[in-house]
Amino acid sequence: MDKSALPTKDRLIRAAAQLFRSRGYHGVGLNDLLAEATAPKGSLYHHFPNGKADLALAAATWASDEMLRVIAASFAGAKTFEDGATTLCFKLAKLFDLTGQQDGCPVGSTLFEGPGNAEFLRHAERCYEGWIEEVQDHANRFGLQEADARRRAEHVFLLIQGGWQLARARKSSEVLRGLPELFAYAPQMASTTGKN
Amino acid sequence: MDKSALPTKDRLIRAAAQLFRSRGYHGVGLNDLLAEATAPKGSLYHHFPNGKADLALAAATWASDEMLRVIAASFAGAKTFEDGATTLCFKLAKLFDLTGQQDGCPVGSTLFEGPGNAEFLRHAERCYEGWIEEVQDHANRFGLQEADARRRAEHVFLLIQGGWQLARARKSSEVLRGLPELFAYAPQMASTTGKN
DNA sequence: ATAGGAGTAGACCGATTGGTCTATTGGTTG
DNA sequence: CAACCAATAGACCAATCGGTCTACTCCTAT
Repeated sequence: MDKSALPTKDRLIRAAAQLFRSRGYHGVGLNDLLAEATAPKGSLYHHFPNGKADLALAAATWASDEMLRVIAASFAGAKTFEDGATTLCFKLAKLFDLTGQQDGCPVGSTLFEGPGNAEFLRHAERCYEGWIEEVQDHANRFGLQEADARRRAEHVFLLIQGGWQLARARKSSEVLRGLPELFAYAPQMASTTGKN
Repeated sequence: MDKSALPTKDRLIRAAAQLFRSRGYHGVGLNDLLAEATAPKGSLYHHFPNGKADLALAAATWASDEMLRVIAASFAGAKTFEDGATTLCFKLAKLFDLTGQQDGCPVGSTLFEGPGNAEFLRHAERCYEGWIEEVQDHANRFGLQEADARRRAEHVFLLIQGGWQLARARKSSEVLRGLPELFAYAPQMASTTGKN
């Protein structure tokens, strides 16, 4: 947590990830950013020649990787796919509470900017696709068919994404904790898995 | 569609709604906004004494009301709750395509700003709650129990919200059109309603 | 006819924006 | 030691930001 112990580049990335998440790309000025990272302007443009945009991409990548780790950790000790997905929801709910209950999706808040920013959009897609694939891999691991696994993974992604948004508006992680009730059943599973 | 025929105040609101949706609150400058609305600065501050913030709230309200109308229209000729919800998804998919495939949620993009903006957050919650209640009313109309209706409505909201976000990243409305497969089944329905 | 107010028009303001540029530091090489 | 270079530091810049202010138009009510 002691950010001052980290190298400047990492401090910049972390500060950017945090600030963009809560105020959006355009809502954060370089001044706020540099103050938060306790770095001078020269360092920013040394490590990120293209300035703010470069930093945003790096921040999104970093945040996305963190999410991948959270997903992995959630499924690590899971007995079933639903078990892992449930743990993921609870982990995210806790994260939501810890970060002040009003931050947005780290990728979305950072990368969804106006038209003409094709690279930002492409990067956002890559990140999201990465999350879905990570979940899908675990679904596979639990024996789900390829197509099934894909659908289930996307389902979980959609609910979490929507749930996070609603949680933000309500300033409450309640919705996130209630998600497991919703993805416990999926169309093709209703007949496949007889129980529960 | 001929915006120049509308009174200035409405032109401002519509321009704001459109621009905020695609670039976010901080991503839009007053200059862009006034140019889009073909209105001078004096008019803005005449109709909205508190400037950009007031305008944003009005724009979100207007966009939210439009969404309520889309929901109502979707359920108007529906035979079942699923039927109406499905129509809603397809209507939104079409809307997503028509608006360039990269706009965000009109309420979220406009109102989710940094901390200290309690009013914006409260307003976002009101809008979202309004959408959910509108869907819930239709669920009730189709005979679902109060608690059931609420849960189903929230479920639809979450999937659409998440689906829209993913659609944006993918620049494709495909996800939105696939949502009906996901909310066709809900936990308590699996046993309550034998048939799907 | 005229007084008054709603609405339009845009010049203007200080603050802040993202970005550039030069100077300097400090560690690692020869 | 000297040379070099990654990294730090912050002064400085034009452009733009959101917002204020005055002037003017035009319609309405008396």
